[in-house]
Amino acid sequence: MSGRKIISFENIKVACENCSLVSLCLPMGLDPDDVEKLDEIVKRNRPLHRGDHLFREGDKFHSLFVVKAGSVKTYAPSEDGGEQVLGFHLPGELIGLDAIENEEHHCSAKVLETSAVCEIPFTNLEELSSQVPSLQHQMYRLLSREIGHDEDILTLLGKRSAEERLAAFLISLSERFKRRDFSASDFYLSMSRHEIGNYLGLAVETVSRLFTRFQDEGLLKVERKHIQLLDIDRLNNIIQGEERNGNKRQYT
Amino acid sequence: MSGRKIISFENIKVACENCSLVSLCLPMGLDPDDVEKLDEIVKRNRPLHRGDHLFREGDKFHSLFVVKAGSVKTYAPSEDGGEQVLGFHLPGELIGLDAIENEEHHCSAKVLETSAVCEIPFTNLEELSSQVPSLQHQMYRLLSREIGHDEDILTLLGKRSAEERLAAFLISLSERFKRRDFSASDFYLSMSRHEIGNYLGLAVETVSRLFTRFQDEGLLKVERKHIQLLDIDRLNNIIQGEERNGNKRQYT
DNA sequence: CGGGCCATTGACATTCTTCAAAGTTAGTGG
DNA sequence: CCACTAACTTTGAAGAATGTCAATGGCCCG
Repeated sequence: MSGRKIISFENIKVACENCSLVSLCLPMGLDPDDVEKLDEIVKRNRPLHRGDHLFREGDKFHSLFVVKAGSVKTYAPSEDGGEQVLGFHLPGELIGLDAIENEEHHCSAKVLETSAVCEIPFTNLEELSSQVPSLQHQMYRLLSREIGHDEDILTLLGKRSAEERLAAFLISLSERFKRRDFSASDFYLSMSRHEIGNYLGLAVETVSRLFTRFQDEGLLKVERKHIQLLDIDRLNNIIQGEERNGNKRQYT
Repeated sequence: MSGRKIISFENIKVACENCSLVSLCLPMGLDPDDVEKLDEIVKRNRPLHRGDHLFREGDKFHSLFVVKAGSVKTYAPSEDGGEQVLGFHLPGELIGLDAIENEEHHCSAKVLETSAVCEIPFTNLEELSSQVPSLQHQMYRLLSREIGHDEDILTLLGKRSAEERLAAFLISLSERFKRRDFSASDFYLSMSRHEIGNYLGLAVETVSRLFTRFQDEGLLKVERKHIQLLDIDRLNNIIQGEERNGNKRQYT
């Protein structure tokens, strides 16, 4: 009980073993004893607020971060002040994996709404993982998952239709919320239309128009950041390129 | 000397320690002793030919592969017979990292030209890596690099201009050839225009037109698969969005 | 030598971006 | 608590970039 964290109002620190994200996060598949060891190296910082940075591109890499509550976006800033949004991260998702290679952050991470984050010093994690094979395995899995996830996005951006992209984006959010026991069909977007467009490679105006079009077609109800998916099946059809324009997907 | 591989004409097996790719591949940063241990688990298969598959999406995952010579493309097949090209892999590059998570291949890998490939059974690699911290570290770095690389491509596809995409593609190839001591300005494309277009999210015709346009503008010389880059600086300018249309990159 | 795939080119269609403007919302400071 | 500004969102109209269709020629491989 030595390394146990204190619980306070300002800063509710839930040990990994009690965290609702345990099945999504690093401890997955670990023995209780090993979870405890992991727990001891995890730092739980106080809440972050909209606009705060976890890190910026070029910062020295020290820790991985796990979203505990709220949401975070990662993005690659470009010289001219622009940026490319790389991802939106929900509770249970790891951030900073791309920084391991050069011990330097490859992108920036900014908090989209009031959020809680766990910090895992990588040196400690690496050391622990060489002592705990199941943790090493879980690390490999998580890194691999991230690669697979990025490839999924590549496939998404390869599809050209703007409708397909937005539909896929919404379904992705929906499924991720669902796994976290949030509603799969009723949620709030923590990112702006601008950020959605940037992420999907579309102009803001296109995103906005699509939302109203989807609404007109009864696919969803949108009121600013509040989204209600009304016909998830049909959204899935759109992703497949089945709906509309008589499925034209070749690219053999 | 027990596990040493035999050298034959049909199948030139170079031990890791003698491989020219040592600085790009897994052994990077390892002690000679550890390289030897790694060497013992690496399988070196006989040459593969154009069209051969290393694995297909859905195959059970056993091994990672490293391109030793030649080139390989990875792609995600879609139900309707189409596909999304995920990457082109040159000597020294690892393939299959996205399969670790579910022990099942997440994409397919097809050989583009006569190639040589090393196969690394993952179970052995994982076991060895938990005994050799520097190998574990190198594994983390490689996985992390792959994530960073995928993010770079996302950024690339976020740029909308077709010119920027093709220029970035050519520069990427050029730099990768360079690191392998091939010419950075004179090389052959092992992939078809179709595959390039698919990878970049462009129609074949657009790719073809861009090649001729680039040639007309003196940026390069193209003759079927043979490419000679004549003005790498200007290609880099195009990537930055500096050249042409008075740099219009906002997406703040 | 033949067939099929690959590449190129032209003409046309369409989607999406760009530009412009107005309405909304949220946050700030008085 | 209210006024005010800045940022965000929406909508319309026009234009541009890229995709689609179609046809031809060339190359590679069997």
